[in-house]
Amino acid sequence: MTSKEITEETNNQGRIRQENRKRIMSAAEKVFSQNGFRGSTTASIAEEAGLPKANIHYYFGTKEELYRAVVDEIVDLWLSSFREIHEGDDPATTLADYIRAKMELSKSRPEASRVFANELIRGAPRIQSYLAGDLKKWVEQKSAILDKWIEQGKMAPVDTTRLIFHIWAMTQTWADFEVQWASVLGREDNRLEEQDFEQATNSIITTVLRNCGLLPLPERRTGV
Amino acid sequence: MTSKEITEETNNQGRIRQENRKRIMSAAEKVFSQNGFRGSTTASIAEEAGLPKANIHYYFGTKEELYRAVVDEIVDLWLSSFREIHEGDDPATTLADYIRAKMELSKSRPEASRVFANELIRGAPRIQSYLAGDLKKWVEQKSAILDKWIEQGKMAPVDTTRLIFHIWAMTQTWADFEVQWASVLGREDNRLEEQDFEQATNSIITTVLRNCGLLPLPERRTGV
DNA sequence: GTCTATAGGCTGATAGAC
DNA sequence: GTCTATCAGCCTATAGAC
Repeated sequence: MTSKEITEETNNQGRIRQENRKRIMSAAEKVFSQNGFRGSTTASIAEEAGLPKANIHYYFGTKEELYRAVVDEIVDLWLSSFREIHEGDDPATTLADYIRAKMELSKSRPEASRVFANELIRGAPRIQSYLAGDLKKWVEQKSAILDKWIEQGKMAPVDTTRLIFHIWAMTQTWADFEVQWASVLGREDNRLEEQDFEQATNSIITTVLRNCGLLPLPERRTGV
Repeated sequence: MTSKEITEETNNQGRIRQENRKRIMSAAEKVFSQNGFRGSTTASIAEEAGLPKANIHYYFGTKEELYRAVVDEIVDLWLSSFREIHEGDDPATTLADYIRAKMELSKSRPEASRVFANELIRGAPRIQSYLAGDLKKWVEQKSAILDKWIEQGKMAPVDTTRLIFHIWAMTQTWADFEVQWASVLGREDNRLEEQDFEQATNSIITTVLRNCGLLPLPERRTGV
């Protein structure tokens, strides 16, 4: 952040600028999530934001620049949501809390998740450095801690890297593919309900904890 | 299929038509998977197919019609890949085989998976009837069989509907978000390798079978 | 059936009045 | 800072020669 931007934030002009940028980015996130980068038009973003099209270009210059601002914000959100975990933590509590945090994001920011998913499906041309940089490091650090827990006998031996990947897959699917699950479950308006997220969260936590030997083996019913 | 189409298939003209349609649809699947419907241009599809743009419209009329043909083919592929399961089958074998079949699709037809994912992210405007129809019925039938197995004590009690959803999430993520996993794993060209799919398949099978009480509880190592 | 040329409409971006 | 008017380029789709 430059000193000029800091100065702007402290006066009124800077505040208006910040608010307008935020308003446009919020509209852009919605439109981009539904149509992808190339499929979205600046006109539809302007309409969603309730502003003339020229204002979009006044604040962001190009469509590409606006898109990058939206994606960057999402990447920040993703990274900041990664709760710190430490060697001394309890495995079951830590894993369950992390799954709950990811599901909370899927519920509260589904459009952000879809923008990110869109970018990945297209081969991630704009976030390659994030994937191979910050994200790769994060996975390596966290799986190292999980491996320590396994060494210490605090949880059963599992493939910790795939464990993390599959937690992401199971939690993000409830945002990215909401319409599929809502349709199959027969929900009205093809939207998931509060209880659907709760039930999914419990199912994922149970699956992961059993996988790690942190829940007792479920007993089978007596056969008929 | 009309009788006219059947007649055409039997003569030379019909064969050429079929081959050209297939060639265009294959190119379209690739382009649509990377750019979505609105982001894809008929020009780029024509170039990918090695044909003049006008031929696309000669065979499919409109871009929308071509897209629907591609999506319909994928829906058929998805449904036909759903292996039949019966009440008398062995749970562990059946679940493992199903996961292997889904992973085989993720490996062999990643672009088809991405076209489908794109459609879901956008709210599935064109496959709503499939989701709420054939797919919903399929899930209900299969989860009913899994519930029978639970009743019979052949596997532990689990939320069978979410079990199916999460199997899809874990298997399809390896096609849809390949670039993310390949980047985090540090693979060259951001493409997954044969062994990555094998390792992922094993991880998913282990996770699901442990969840269903079909694998012994993993033993922890002796604590330090 | 194939392909070039082009119509007609939409898109990103900007100029310039206020 | 805001907004209308508009340009230049790209897009889908088609006409019409071969």
